[in-house]
Amino acid sequence: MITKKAEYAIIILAELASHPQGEILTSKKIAQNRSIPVNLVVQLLALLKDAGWITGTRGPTGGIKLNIDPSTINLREVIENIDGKIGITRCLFSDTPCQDKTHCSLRAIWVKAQQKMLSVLEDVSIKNLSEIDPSEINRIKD
Amino acid sequence: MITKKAEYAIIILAELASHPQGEILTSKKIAQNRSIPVNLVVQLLALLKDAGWITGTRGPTGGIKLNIDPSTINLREVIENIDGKIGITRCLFSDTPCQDKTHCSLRAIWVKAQQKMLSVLEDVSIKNLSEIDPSEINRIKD
DNA sequence: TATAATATAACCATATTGGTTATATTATAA
DNA sequence: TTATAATATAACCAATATGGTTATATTATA
Repeated sequence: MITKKAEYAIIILAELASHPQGEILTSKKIAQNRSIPVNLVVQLLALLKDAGWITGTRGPTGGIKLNIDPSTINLREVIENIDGKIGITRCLFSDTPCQDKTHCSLRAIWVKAQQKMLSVLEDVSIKNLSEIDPSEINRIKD
Repeated sequence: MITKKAEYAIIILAELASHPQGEILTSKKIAQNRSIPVNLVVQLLALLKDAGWITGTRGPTGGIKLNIDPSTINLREVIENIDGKIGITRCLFSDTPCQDKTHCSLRAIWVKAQQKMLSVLEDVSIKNLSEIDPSEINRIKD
């Protein structure tokens, strides 16, 4: 399952992207605006920083700033950055080849189902998300 | 995540479907043929029975027999029978409405991504699976 | 009547998840 | 120069889910 932490990370990036480019936000403010536990925000920001997506400056007047164009980050990337490799089934994490025919066919179906899912997530960027309006949701590629 | 138990259940049904119609198999035999712990097979058979998909007869010469046409059971049904409701995100399990705009848009994306995934699983029946050859996997609807 | 089978329920170790706590480091403003 | 407000890092923890085991009852045939 895609974890809540991954979801939070997406929301955090969307929050940053929803402000004028280069604007600095404190973790506390992000947490307040999006109702996420501050400690979790801090924890997640560390990972987003490692990915090179944000920059933090310390001290008073410090804060977090988006480091790259939010239209170049898609949801799949963010999820994988937080949760690691995505797999809808345990089978998709193992490298050992399948034993029997049916089982092996099943794996191919898992792969296909997962690809369909990931394709949707890849088609949505953080910028998309920060702009999208719930009433417009049908515009998402079908 | 789709659990290993759900995967096992699918494999068990495919094993039953791969034998001549109405043929009886023992749980032990199923477990042996598919390398699944016997106790797990027994546990899962109970759920498949509740779903009405199989019938068990007790005593020596007893065993398990497919109760319905395997072309009418799809993978999504089996998974939901074992794991319960499917959700790629915690968000999709909650009924409470979203608080903020971005978060709510996100939910719509989860829904869409999951629908794509489920659509693949719905398009594969137990019969399909028991017949399919790994080398033919590309025939799966694209 | 022994036995081979299904049926049912309780249990358990391990891993994951969502979140907390604690502490260190930095840089500004007074 | 020093208090303070911010990021940075790491360890920890309770609750739940997962994959599997154990134990016991029930049934029907040989």
